[in-house]
Amino acid sequence: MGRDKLGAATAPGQLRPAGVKSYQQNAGHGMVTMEDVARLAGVSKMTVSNVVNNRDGVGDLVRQRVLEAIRRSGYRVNVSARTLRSGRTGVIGLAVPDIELPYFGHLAAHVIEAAGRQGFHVAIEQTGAAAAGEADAIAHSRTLHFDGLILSAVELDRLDEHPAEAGYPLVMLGEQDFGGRFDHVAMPNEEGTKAATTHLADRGCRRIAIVTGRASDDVNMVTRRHRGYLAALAERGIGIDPALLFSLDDASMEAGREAACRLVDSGHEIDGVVAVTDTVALGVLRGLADRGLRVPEDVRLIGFDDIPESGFTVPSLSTVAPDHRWMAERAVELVAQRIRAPLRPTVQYIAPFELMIRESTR
Amino acid sequence: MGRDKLGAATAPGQLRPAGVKSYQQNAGHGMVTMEDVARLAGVSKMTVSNVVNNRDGVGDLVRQRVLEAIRRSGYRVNVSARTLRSGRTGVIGLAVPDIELPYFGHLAAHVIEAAGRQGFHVAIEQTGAAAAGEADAIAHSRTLHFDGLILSAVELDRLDEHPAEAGYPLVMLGEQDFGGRFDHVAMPNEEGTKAATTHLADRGCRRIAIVTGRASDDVNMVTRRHRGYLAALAERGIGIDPALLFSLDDASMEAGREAACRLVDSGHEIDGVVAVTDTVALGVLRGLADRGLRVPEDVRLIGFDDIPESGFTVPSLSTVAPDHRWMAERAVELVAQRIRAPLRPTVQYIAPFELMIRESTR
DNA sequence: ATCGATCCATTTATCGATAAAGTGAGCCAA
DNA sequence: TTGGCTCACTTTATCGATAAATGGATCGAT
Repeated sequence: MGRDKLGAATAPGQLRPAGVKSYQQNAGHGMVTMEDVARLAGVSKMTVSNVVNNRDGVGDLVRQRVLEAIRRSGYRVNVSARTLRSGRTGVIGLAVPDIELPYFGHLAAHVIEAAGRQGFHVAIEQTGAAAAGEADAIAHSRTLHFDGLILSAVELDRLDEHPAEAGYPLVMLGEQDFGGRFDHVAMPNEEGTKAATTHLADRGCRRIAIVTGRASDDVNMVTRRHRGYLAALAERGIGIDPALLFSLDDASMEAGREAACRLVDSGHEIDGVVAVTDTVALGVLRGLADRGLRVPEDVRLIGFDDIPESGFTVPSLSTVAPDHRWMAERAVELVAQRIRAPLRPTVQYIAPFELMIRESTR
Repeated sequence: MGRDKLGAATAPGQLRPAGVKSYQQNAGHGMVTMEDVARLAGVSKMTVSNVVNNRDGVGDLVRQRVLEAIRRSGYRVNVSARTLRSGRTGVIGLAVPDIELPYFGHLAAHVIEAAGRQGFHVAIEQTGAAAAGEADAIAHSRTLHFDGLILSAVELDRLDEHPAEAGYPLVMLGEQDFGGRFDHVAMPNEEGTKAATTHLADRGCRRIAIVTGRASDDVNMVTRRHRGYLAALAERGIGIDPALLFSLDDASMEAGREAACRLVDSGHEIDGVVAVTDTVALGVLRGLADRGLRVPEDVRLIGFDDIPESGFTVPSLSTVAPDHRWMAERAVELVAQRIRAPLRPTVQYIAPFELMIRESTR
């Protein structure tokens, strides 16, 4: 320590007698650069870089001097420059169909938090629940140089047709299943729906309707939830009435409301409804009220997701509660791992869940 | 056209007989660069840049050739490099207290859409409704080189103490008022709350409670909404009972529920409640149900924001509906303008609103 | 024929950071 | 004493794009 290799002209806090030119070079946007910090601390900018990135090979004394210079100058790294040189952005993309839907807002909050703990920022893309939007999100994420992408895919079923994804850290979150080709944190779609349906049956329901989204192929959320429903009915020896299977164009409150109205208007007797998501269940709840049916006295209702609103409706909504925090943490963990080790074999998780029994199935 | 200035060696689609070196230089991360496109099209990379950025000074024939080369090579601009050189990122930051709250999710969706139309991406920061978080968001946005920031500030009342903001394109959205020092798209806090309270009075309510957030200073949302409430009561000749003024620690559903319970338990007679936000109103609705009071028969209830859920509760919620789309569009427009012209005088907007009369005040 | 204006495209010099290679002083074993 | 090793920094050569300056035709006007 205490080398005196550095002459007086480069002592800490002094400006090196550099030519005018080196001042004018970075007159840029009035930003403080590493060069400035280096000059202030009397070291090279590479040393500043080493301190900023917490690499070793920097002596304690010099490190302190640099930190002090950073503090005094108000220096902030220029992320673009870092990215350009290192190829890393520190940003993870999160692509969701619609941030406005409570479930995705909820999920996003957890992802942002988990990513923050790992030192990543999160940029949100809205895909509009269309396959095209989801493919776009992948393309965008490369354009913007996200280090990786968490894709909450709903529609995108032929990802192999989009060459953009090759070798890119991509984690599927939620619904879709791609046969093990990607890291995937899945919802307990089948298991959860089965548990929900079984719960209704155990409460005495015998005419249980299910309100799902459009069934587009055999691997997606809708079909899996369907399967859980059918399995539960079979197990309880309840017959299947096709008139009680309802599908929606989108998973919105409005669609749920309309479905409930049509269900009641159709004249079929029902005493229980399994809704594909809580958002839809909120609509169903409203639709049943529109038709003068009481929940749970006339019809029992159960949802899926456990969005915050579900605990506050009147009556409060029973639901399948996947551990969203757990899902977000696993997803972030998986992208982070894959960014570091692109060739690790893919991992499939299914989120744990519990049934939240509230007033709508009392 | 049809210049033959370009020799055979640089004809379109041909590779220039460049040394091996120039291939190895950008072996980087397997990305296609402008250099590659330029070589393919037989032009300089500056020309490619001009085409990509739609600048003029490029002939039609060459432009076509470059576009074709871009298409064939699958080129995408490297945003980091562009940013480093030009100082622009094309990203606007949106800082909100909590993306999970429906109101902010709703708003974010509109901002993302409006920004997209102006060619900007949006990155979301969560501030946790704390002044520190909001100041952090400003600092972050500079670190990440957002071109500008839309800040939905709740707590940050002394922005002048944070030097970070000087000369930075910053637009306040929603609650706070900074005396004209920033561009500001404000909620119609006072006007809206006054209209809501008047509406309750006109429905016959005489014991109208208000449930607000914590009143921290005299310019923020809470106090403005308070003022609107008081003004309405005065105008209708209704006395003010301090026992009917309730304040919450945060604007959550849970807080609303507790407030409603305490309000009822306190034994004071009430026949109307003005809630500071719809989210709080959802909680109040639930709290009143907990205590066996019917809405609107026993107590009428009105909220503020018109979040999507409000139309689907039982009973559905009357509310003040500011035009969120309008707000998002103005906010994006203002940042965009300020990015282009940093010194333009500040602009203050107050959003238009309407009363949505639903079942909770029938 | 000469000059300037106009196009179109190319060259040059960076933007701010980092990977990788280089330097030199001190230290230890042979 | 000398070669080999560490340490603790410094130098060098980029990453991919763009602003600004430069080059060289072509054309109309004087």
